[in-house]
Amino acid sequence: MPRARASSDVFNAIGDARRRDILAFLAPEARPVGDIAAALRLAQPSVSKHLHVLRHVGLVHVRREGRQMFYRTNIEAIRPLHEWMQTFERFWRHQLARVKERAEASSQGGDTRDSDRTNR
Amino acid sequence: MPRARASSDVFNAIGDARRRDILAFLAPEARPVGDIAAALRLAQPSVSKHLHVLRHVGLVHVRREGRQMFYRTNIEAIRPLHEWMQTFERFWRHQLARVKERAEASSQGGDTRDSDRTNR
DNA sequence: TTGACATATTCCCTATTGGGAATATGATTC
DNA sequence: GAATCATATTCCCAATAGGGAATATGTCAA
Repeated sequence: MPRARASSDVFNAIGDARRRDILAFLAPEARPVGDIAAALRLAQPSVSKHLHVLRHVGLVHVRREGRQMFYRTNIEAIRPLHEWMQTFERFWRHQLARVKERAEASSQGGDTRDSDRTNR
Repeated sequence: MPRARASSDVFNAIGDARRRDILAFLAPEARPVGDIAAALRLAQPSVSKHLHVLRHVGLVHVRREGRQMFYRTNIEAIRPLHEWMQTFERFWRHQLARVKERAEASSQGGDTRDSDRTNR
């Protein structure tokens, strides 16, 4: 079986960096397609295709105004992602606590060496 | 240009549902590959391939113990995702507030009709 | 060393991607 | 109606993904 479609769910839809850019751009207020293309320096067909994917998973809403289509990010749709991340909250805190401990311990010695991935 | 590789970053790596299952399974404690395959009912080669992707983006750590390889979720690595989501926090709250308002308003009327989202 | 066990890698396969260019649909104005 | 602006869709293309099956690598036990 090939990879899941980008438009299959939110997890796959946000895999593309351009789509994340678009979501950020459309978060504050609705914008027409042309504005997105201009702001992000993308070709119009490309933007339309990305919007198609985003709309399919509910990450954007559309509203027509004359010949323009105003898109707007629908934050509510990232809830599955938010909830998925929350399942890790406990472990997240544990690890953060350990990182903090080591940081404080090493600040005593003055050695600022970081990023050894070895744990345990 | 084709789609970005699954192993290119965290955003793409978590696109696969099986990999998310694996991450959840490995969050509490390290486990050998065989355990993962058995618990999630996946073929061993499949698990190894998924682990390869996860390790490449830093989402898991490995430790050898005899002939077994113990994998463990590295929550720290989802930080980029966490930070990306935080950029939407403001708007998230705005929308939540609106949703709440409407919920309270409609609870007066008593109609409990909810919208069906298209998530999985 | 040989054999059994645990994991990793390779090969074959089909579906999907996202970009560019061209074209189609839709809406507005003259 | 015709011309024009805004957006959507289609076609062509190279590059994966991920499953299954087979095989390779690595480690321990006798």
